[in-house]
Amino acid sequence: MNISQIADKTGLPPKTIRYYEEIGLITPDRGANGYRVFTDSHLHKLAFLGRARTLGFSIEDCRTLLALYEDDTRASADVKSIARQHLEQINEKIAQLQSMADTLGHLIDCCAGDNRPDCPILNDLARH
Amino acid sequence: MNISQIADKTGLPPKTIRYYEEIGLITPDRGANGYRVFTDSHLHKLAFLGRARTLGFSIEDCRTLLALYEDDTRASADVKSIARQHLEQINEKIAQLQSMADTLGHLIDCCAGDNRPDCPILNDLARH
DNA sequence: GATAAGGGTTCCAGTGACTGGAAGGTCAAG
DNA sequence: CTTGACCTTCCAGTCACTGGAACCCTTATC
Repeated sequence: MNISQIADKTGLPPKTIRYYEEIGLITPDRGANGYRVFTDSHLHKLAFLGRARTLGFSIEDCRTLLALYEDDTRASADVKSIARQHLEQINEKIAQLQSMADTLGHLIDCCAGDNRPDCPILNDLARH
Repeated sequence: MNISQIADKTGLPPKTIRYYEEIGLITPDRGANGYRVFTDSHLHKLAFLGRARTLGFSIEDCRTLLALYEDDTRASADVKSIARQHLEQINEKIAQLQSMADTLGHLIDCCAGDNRPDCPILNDLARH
């Protein structure tokens, strides 16, 4: 497969696939013309990466997960541990964003949103 | 005030304050020795910026908000509109993260987390 | 055989919002 | 006079791509 074909199958942009090669996540073969040649194994790995990235895992987490994926003797505890840490980070991020949203929502409710200059949102930003 | 004093008062690191000057958010004076000199006006602006960044506004939003803050003839509707858009983005982000967290939480629950290689998390990543 | 469209390649620069570090000037205390 | 804590600028790195330029390869058509 050429890069655009595997890009279609995985949903990843060609640029991203080249980037993943550059950082050593995959190592496609090369044809006589210098084009990258992808096998089903590359397809699986890229799909794996795409899914892991969709779930918000960092590239370094993906690298580790991919190594575990390829290791038949892995312990599922290792995978679970990474996933748990990641979930914790996501939940922290959600809590932060929710706190922002609450504050912002309150300020928006308080703001008339008309032609006059008086604005509780700016007042809040200035007061703290 | 010198930079470390205003850094203490605003809670912003000196590096960040220099960066804000570089991108034109503030323009501190300069002493004869070349040191930055900050006034109360700069203090207010930096505090304003710090608060706005805490609420997750982008630098460009902050630039606009700061301009509105300084404009006595502003319409509060302009501020409210920016805040609303920002809130919408935050809520979208929360929804995305929550979806990730749900999926991940489910996978974690399904994973034994022991010494065996069988792992529903990796299975899921590979299947999609 | 020329040409044009549509692949592919590499390399460099930019994103956002800082942050770290090096190299060097300035200031106050002892 | 020296020490240590400031301050300055400038350059590079972060993360995960993304855009664009310049150039090569393949296939189809005239």
